[in-house]
Amino acid sequence: MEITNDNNPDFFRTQCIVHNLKITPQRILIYNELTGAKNHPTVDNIYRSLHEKYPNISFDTVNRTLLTFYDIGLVDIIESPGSQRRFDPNKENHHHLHCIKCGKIIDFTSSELDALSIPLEVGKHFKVLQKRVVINGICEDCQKKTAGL
Amino acid sequence: MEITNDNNPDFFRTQCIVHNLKITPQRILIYNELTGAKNHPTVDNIYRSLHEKYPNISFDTVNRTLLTFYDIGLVDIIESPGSQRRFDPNKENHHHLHCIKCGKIIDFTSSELDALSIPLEVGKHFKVLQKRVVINGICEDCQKKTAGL
DNA sequence: TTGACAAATAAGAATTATTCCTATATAATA
DNA sequence: TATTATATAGGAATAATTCTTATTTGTCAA
Repeated sequence: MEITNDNNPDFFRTQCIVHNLKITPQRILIYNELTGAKNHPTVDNIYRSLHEKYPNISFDTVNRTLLTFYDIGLVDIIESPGSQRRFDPNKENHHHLHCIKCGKIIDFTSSELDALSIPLEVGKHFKVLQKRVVINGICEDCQKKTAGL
Repeated sequence: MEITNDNNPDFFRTQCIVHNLKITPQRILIYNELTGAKNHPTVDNIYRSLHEKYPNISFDTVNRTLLTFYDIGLVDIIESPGSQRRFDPNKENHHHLHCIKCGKIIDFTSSELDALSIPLEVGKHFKVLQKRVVINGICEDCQKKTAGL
């Protein structure tokens, strides 16, 4: 049976235990904040939201914790033309559109793309945890803006 | 006829002209350095290589120029868990394996993946310039390292 | 070919982002 | 509940990126 995030409220706890991570209040807060977030938040985004409610939490803890989550495959770090890291809870399959003009990153889903098969040769040498299609291009808004030129 | 980089030594010049960019010696150097580079260089990588041969070139020029190239779709900025931006000349189709343990990014090719079709709905709203499959996981070396635990 | 001008550059300063340091606190375990 | 390895807060340090300004240079039109 495959373990998934869905329908498993203890998914986070299980992952911590499996990876020998202590279940701290900070980690729970950060995990919840991230999974509740839209739009691929930066460390600072997560830190600010949490800091409003819990003024004692430190930036370093948020940063370190997010990197730890990445290390154990709990969240994703996404392609980011901006200068800040952006995180993505990888709970559901989705793909990314990247506007090279405004930097926007748009999620989209496609069962067809979800089903794409990884070349056998890759699977032999690399343990695949997650796969995604990343598309670079120009979003609708930016196309309209340049249309006048 | 589709314009491609291959078999067209004036590709770079053409792109500059199309986008109203002046063809400066610095831009030529940076473009050549990037397209000749392996392994997804950072700004600093490119700057250092060039600075050895041309001590007058400035870091800012390298950085600004690479971002300009990205703006016009001439190069790619890739998914990078590290804290530095990493660039990739997008001249040929290829896909990425990302080791979440050591941060390595490995290129691989697959004509099957090159041929994947973008959902119609996406194409309607987004001008697709480039597409790529990004796979997160654990590389062979890192698998061996953890095997002993 | 030259002159005018918009655009690009170098250099370094400023800002922003990330990571490190260390004393204290806390979760997990026996 | 005592122990211990791990995690945290806070701030300092470092690293990465962007901005500012004076100067230079490519391009275009005469």
